[in-house]
Amino acid sequence: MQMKQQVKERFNHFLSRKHLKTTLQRNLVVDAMVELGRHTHVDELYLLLRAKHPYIGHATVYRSLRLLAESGLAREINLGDGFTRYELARQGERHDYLVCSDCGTVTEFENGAVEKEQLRRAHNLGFAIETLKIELKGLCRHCQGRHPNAN
Amino acid sequence: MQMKQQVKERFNHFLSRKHLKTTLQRNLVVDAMVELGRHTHVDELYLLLRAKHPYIGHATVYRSLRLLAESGLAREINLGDGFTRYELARQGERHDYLVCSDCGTVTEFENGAVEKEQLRRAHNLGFAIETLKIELKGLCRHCQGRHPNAN
DNA sequence: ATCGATGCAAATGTTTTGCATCGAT
DNA sequence: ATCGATGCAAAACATTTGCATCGAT
Repeated sequence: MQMKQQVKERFNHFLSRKHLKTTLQRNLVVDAMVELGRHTHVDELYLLLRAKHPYIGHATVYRSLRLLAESGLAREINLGDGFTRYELARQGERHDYLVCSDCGTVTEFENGAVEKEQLRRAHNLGFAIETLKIELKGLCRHCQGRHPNAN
Repeated sequence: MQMKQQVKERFNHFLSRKHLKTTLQRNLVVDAMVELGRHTHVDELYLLLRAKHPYIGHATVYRSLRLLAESGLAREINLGDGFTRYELARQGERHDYLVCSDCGTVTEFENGAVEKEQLRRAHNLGFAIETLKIELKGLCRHCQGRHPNAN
């Protein structure tokens, strides 16, 4: 996959521009993010890396992801559930989440038309929009089955 | 001010509907929120209350604010800076927010058509939606002026 | 050789919880 | 009288930081 190389290259370019060092660990973090191809908790990524590289540290993953976000290649996602997620900033600007209030699973979905309309309205109110997040909370298909009559 | 009474009344109604108790502390929290009239950190509110009522506890403020949010009279704001803010939900049933990433001000706006469309799509994915939140982050008109060339 | 990066553990800061007591119903 | 609510301190939690060592430049 050449996308991995491309992202890694851009990250390394960012690093040297800032007089920071290209390290094995930083590359491992970028690789893992590209391979995952979806948003993830910091800790999830840490465990994933840990499995293959026992000596990588928790702090390093945190530090690398923050750098990756600073470089603009990833972004921080905050769903208000206590921990930070990161996601590669791909082509598009999708931020639509379905969060299951029972099992916590996050499903992404897309609705470009809706987003455009929201952006237009925000603009009319004088806002310079940076990010757009649409968050729906409810029970996913699986958890609906398990709790037929919750509440 | 009669708005304070109105909010307090609605909150108490919510409490009794849930078979929860109306207490001095819960009323103090609501009062403080109405008086402040703006979003605030939990801890800021705690210190404010503490000044007049030395025996109110940290945990109680957290617990009361969460209840207030559950009742729909307030909402949680998460700017990703490590602590939670709360704000009274003025018009009640709005779910679209413009959050200024600089000053934290929250502006509500409405877009019923968009919401309906989102709910429909979520339903198609098998989700039983409980809450819907559309959050746009960016610079409000005021903060745009103050930082002409940020970054 | 320099000086930033790492891993670990300890520290931090916010939010939650256990528990004995208090107080609204 | 019951049983939820409170205050406190301790716990839990994700995240950050200090420091000795490692490694990219």
